[in-house]
Amino acid sequence: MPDRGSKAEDILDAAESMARSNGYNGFSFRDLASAVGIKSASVHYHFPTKADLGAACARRYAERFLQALGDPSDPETSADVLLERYIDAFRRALAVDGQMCLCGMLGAEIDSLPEEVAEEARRFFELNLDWLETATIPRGPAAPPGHADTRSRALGILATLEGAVILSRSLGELAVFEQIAARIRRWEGI
Amino acid sequence: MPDRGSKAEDILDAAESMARSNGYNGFSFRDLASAVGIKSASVHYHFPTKADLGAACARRYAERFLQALGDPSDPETSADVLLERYIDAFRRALAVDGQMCLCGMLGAEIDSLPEEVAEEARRFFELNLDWLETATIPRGPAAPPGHADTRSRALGILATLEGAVILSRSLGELAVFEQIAARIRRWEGI
DNA sequence: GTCTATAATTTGATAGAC
DNA sequence: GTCTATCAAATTATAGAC
Repeated sequence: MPDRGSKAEDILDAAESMARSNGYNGFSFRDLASAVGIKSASVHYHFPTKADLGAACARRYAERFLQALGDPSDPETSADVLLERYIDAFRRALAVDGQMCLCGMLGAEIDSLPEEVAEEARRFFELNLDWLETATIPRGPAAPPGHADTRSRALGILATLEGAVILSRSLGELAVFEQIAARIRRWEGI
Repeated sequence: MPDRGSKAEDILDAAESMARSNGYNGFSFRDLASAVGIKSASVHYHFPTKADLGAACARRYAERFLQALGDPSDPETSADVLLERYIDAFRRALAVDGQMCLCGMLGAEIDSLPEEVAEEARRFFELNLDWLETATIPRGPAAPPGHADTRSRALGILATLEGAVILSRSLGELAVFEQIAARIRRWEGI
């Protein structure tokens, strides 16, 4: 990962923003260059190909996303709080930036992505599912026996939140996301 | 809508397929032309601009989608059957074509779409929500009093299914969709 | 309706000077 | 590291012949 505040990071910032708004096929090296204040040839110095850039961008996004979620197996943190933290990660994408989850966008476009970029998008989803499975496992001294439903529950939460961002943005109503999030919470607390 | 079997319809077929795989920004008039066996200039004869084509394509998709769903207020059809029919509409997109729901894709890309195309995507979502709200209203002689939750339920179902298609395609596992669909069914039958 | 030809612009990418 | 200059290809779109 490039240094904080470096030009390479500026480029990744711009790429992330544009990919989250317009998709991987919706921005060019020249768009990035003018956003960062350099020429497109200089962008190629930092990232030889667009596939390199896309993969680096998705990898950084996934890293930060997971880092913001914290440790899902921390016994100090209840499953309810973890779920709320997870919902909040998607709410931020929508409310703060008004944009898609990067990997939700890449997931939709997956057929048209260079393999290296598609690979990072898949990895994002798998890491998210792992996190959710761990976070929603019954915990504490009085924990009931674990059940095989944990995986399908994780899939349901992830799919619903990705869809909620799309729907909320399309309809232009932030409240749509909140209504859907409220439903997820009501799926009960384990 | 163009005549069945006409060249304009062939173009719409190709455009729908490519947009559902690669997104609106992921195909060109030349791609379409070669798929249909004509030249790109001839595509412009049928659809002057790409925005015209995109809007027509999304409109036809929405029309067919809603038509396949049938009447959600038919008193002969139970809410369970209607929900199953709805899930099946998304399953078909995924299982038969291996592609996205067109409007799920357009919804993700909404920021970068020409206004006429974005408008059709929004309309698809609104029609779907209307259908779902009607389909999930309590019915029959012993119907309980309607509750205000119908809207949020419709949002939840639509978002979850759009997300399920993305996730299922990204992970390359059809079973992912089925697991999520099974969860929706278990949200109970009203 | 479909073609050839072409315009005007944009794209990802490279060579080489500084 | 960034630039100018440039390339080859692709893009949306139009003009005009058939």
